[in-house]
Amino acid sequence: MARFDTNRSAEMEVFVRVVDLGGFTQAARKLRLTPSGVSKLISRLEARLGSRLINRTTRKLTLTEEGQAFYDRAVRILSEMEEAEREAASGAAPRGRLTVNSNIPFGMLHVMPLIPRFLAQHPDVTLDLVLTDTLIDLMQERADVAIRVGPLRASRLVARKLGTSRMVVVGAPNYLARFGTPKIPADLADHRGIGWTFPRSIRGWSFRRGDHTEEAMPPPAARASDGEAARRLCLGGVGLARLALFHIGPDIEAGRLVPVLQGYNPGDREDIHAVYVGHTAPLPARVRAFIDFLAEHVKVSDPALKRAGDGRWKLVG
Amino acid sequence: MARFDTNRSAEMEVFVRVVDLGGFTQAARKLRLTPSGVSKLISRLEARLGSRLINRTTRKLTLTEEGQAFYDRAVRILSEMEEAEREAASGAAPRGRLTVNSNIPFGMLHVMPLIPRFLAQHPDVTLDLVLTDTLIDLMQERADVAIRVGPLRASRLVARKLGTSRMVVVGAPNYLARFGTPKIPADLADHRGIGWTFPRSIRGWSFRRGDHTEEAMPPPAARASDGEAARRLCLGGVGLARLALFHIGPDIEAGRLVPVLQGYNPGDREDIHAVYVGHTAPLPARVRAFIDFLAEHVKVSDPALKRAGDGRWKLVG
DNA sequence: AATCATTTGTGACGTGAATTCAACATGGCC
DNA sequence: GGCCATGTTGAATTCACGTCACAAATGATT
Repeated sequence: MARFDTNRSAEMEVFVRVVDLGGFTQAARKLRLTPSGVSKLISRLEARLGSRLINRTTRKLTLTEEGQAFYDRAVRILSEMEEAEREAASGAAPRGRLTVNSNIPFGMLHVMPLIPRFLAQHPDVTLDLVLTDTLIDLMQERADVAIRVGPLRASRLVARKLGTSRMVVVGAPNYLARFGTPKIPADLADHRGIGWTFPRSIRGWSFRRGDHTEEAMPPPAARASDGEAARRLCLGGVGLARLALFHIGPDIEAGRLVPVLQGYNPGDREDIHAVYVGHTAPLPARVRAFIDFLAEHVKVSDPALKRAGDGRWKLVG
Repeated sequence: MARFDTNRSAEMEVFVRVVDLGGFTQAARKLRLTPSGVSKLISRLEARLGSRLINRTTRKLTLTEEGQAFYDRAVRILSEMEEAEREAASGAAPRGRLTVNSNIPFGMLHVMPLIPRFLAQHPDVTLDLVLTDTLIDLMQERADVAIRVGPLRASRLVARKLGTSRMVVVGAPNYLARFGTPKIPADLADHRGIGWTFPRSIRGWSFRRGDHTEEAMPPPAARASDGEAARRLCLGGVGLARLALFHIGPDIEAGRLVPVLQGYNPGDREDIHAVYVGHTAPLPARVRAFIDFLAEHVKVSDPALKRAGDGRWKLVG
């Protein structure tokens, strides 16, 4: 049952066309309706308003005073509706404010460098890049896109994979000098770790050798709210941390951080996704453009770690 | 086939309600719809615009940038529509400009005296009283009401009878002294008459004695564009004229004009009508009020003519 | 962690309001 | 007076829209 049986916008549109063209038939032609349809529609409108808008014979139309006033207003209203819808419609060119939330390491190393090019390609977009590692609520934060590393909670959010990051457990040389180097995952129980202040999707660190998989974690000596803070703590020798290779690759190559238990995590990887709200409605153009841009330009190199002859670690590939 | 299948006003209304109340379900309750209906409507709107307006989970709604802009505009547009329709709707109180067209004698003698009272009763009405005797086109003249004497052409115009006027053929004393007094209608051929510059509905003057009816007219010596001009010509002795009794009653009683052929037109009357355009649409309140007012207050006395003992004519009743 | 209550989304269906079609009035123009 | 274009009316039809029932998802609760 049609509750909103009166489509006032259509009434206004037809009425305005009738007045503009000066006749029901001409208006009907223009609107691809029949004259009879126009006649009934105008009559309905007048009956609903309870007042006559058009005095009409078969030859002439004349607006009543109410008709004239209503016409003036209707023209204005229709043009405003037109503008409102055009404005709201996804124009060809992306525009507006785009809010992106990224975890800190990836945002700093891979997103920020791309921003100038993106903004140059889309001059009408302004971008807010918010860097946090905590789990965020896209709604709450009014973010259009979030970039996250690791397994995703099942939800109606849609994820687009941007790349893969190898995870590696590292410690600073001075830490390892004090606490020793763990040889098997179980050794972690006697070590100190760096945890997170926020709940992460996976609880422990995953290790694998051959077919055997196990989880283990050192008791946290400190907790960080983001990966960059964890890296700094780790560099300072506070404890072991499991961090993304793209993040601490330079530190490893420079010897500031040393991978441990490498024999146990050859395939320890986490996917990097751009996450956005689902398909219920069309995606704003700026969001789609940004995601496409990311997917095309983000190249997370996924090198292997090799120990060089001199005992130093190198990133290969 | 519904050509105007999208009722954009309803879309806007529902959308605004959803935003105001912060949920599909609450909006549905308020709008007496089902949540499912609201959901579909919003989805339709977004699909039509090609862009998302509301990011939604089961718990939270958040407007996208487009949604916020569209909301602001929609609120404004809806209020303007409301105002336009309210303005156009026939409010309880009549208001606006009322254009009345009347023939000159009746307008001067019966309409104009009533105008102050009418305007006092309806302060928001302004009245244009146009006095012409020519046949007018209500559309062309943008008149709401016309007052006419005599038979009506069949048309879709609606007529409301205001009264009856006895018609009487008169001449000035000095004219009758020169040309004599006609005794039978056929005598008019030797007289001079006052005609009209515009075509009147009836051709000749109608006379009746007993069962016998005939038409006759003196050849016009002059033609007048309105009844008042004809009266003046007649008073000046130009010729005989057939005029409304309400118009020239005082002249007769004062002896300035003398009825002739009274034995032949005991029942020669013409109806007075207020004419307005038909029932296709509701009548504007001011028009209805005016017509009602006229019908109630116009009292066209329809006296009989009696010849007093001294030979003078008196109006009785 | 698991359940529950609430809310949004989806497919199929029926309804009814609006449009169309045909036939009729009306008016203007020759 | 007759013709053409236009506006109106009545009846049949149709297509969009909302409802219904069910599914999915979310956030709070224990």
